[in-house]
Amino acid sequence: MSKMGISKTENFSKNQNDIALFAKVLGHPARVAILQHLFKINTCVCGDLVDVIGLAQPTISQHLKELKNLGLIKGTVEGTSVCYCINPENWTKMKTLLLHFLDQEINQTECC
Amino acid sequence: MSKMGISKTENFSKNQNDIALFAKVLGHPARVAILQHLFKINTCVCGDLVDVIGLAQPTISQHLKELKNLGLIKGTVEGTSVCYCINPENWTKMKTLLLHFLDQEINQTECC
DNA sequence: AATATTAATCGTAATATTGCAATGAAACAA
DNA sequence: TTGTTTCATTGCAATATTACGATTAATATT
Repeated sequence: MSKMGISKTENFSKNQNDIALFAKVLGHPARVAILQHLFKINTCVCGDLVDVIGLAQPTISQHLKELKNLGLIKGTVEGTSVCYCINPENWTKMKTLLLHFLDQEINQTECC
Repeated sequence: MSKMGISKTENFSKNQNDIALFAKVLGHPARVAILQHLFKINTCVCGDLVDVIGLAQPTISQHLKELKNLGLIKGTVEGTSVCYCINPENWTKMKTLLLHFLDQEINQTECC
């Protein structure tokens, strides 16, 4: 019956859930590092990342899957390897969403 | 001996870990909603939030604690209630860090 | 065909997160 | 002092996340 441990997403707006989803996927240093590496070299295969990041191949593969599920990266098969890169459209979407959230006006009148 | 389930933060740079830490705390819609509410009304007590967010008081209190631990909000006791508000300095720090990450140049040359 | 390479998937272990009921602590009100 | 209000803390249950060894699937190479 109980659903503890689950986020009560139904309590929140689509905007709030979207922000949280994108933030969540950025909430692990390995995924941050993967994205930075993809930006840096602009084309990539999983094997490179295993060397660069220093985690086991299944772990990297799992992180890549999460990034792919949110649409931040896309991968195309090239022989036995897969070429991953940033998905510009969705990256821009995320950027817009997060920038808008981060740019909220801080009211400087006395508070606490 | 094993430490599975733990992020291997030692594999990553301070920058990458910091980005991940801030993103992680934004990675829950309740915390996003709390921050948005604080921006909106600029001064707040926990009780308000319980009504606004629709989660139990201990749950809200826990989310507030995480936001406080990262320095994004600060709270001052006022009688029996606590006044929480945005911590402008750290919010700006986070904003700078995340903006820089989000603003990476997308190389539009053919990739995959 | 047989072998090698690459990455995904499966299975499992360990830790983290989310949520709330119950309780506690501190200040206020009567 | 005795209650009341407000928020923090504790304890616990359920789910999620992280990580990796073993295996699988698909393509290349020999």
